[in-house]
Amino acid sequence: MQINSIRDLVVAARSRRRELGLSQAELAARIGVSRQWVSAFEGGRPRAEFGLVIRLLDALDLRFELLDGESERDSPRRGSVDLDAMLSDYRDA
Amino acid sequence: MQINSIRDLVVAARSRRRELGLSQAELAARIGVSRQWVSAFEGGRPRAEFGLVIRLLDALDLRFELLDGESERDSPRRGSVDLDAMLSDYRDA
DNA sequence: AGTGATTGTAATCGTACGCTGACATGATAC
DNA sequence: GTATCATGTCAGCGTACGATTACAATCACT
Repeated sequence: MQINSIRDLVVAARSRRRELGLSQAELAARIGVSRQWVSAFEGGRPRAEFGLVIRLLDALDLRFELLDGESERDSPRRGSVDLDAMLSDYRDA
Repeated sequence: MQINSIRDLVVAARSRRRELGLSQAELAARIGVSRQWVSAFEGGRPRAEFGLVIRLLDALDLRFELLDGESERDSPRRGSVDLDAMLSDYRDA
């Protein structure tokens, strides 16, 4: 899954936590942050620390891969609806 | 390239910036932060904001991919970042 | 020499982070 | 009914972020 905003990550992390059957408190303990941090993060805190996010991923057994971005940035067919862009705009609004 | 710490990202980002021929000031303008932010980030600021890091990647035409952590370790894939080139560039800097 | 660009740092300041502690809600039990 | 448990949210606090301004060091090029 491509991560273009913190909201993308929030959605993925929350569903992953549920998948693993972890409560916010349990996850917080794994990460080494307060339960409130997890709650705020999943609520979409826009300025969370990068280092803590890395530890969150580790606790959820996820990882970041850094890739070149130019590839399929956009090849929208003429006249078609760009669903990704619409969703992105919706998220950022 | 796998990102397990902010250090990993710092190395990749700095190398990428040079690759694109951007100064810290030019990159900062693209991201919408101060030049000092870029300087501090590349110096390894441990608590940078996640949102700004995302914008940094966008400005450098890089992107995060969120992967399952249990998968295989670093197998070179198409479009991925060349770590060797990156590290040699880092040594030369 | 001198000029300009690039980068690192320092001081100051306003703001938001993340912490602790507490309280309220809604489930899911017993 | 009343215990949990999970989650959201508030207030207070200390701390670090990021912006701004400024200065210094290191290049490159004339």
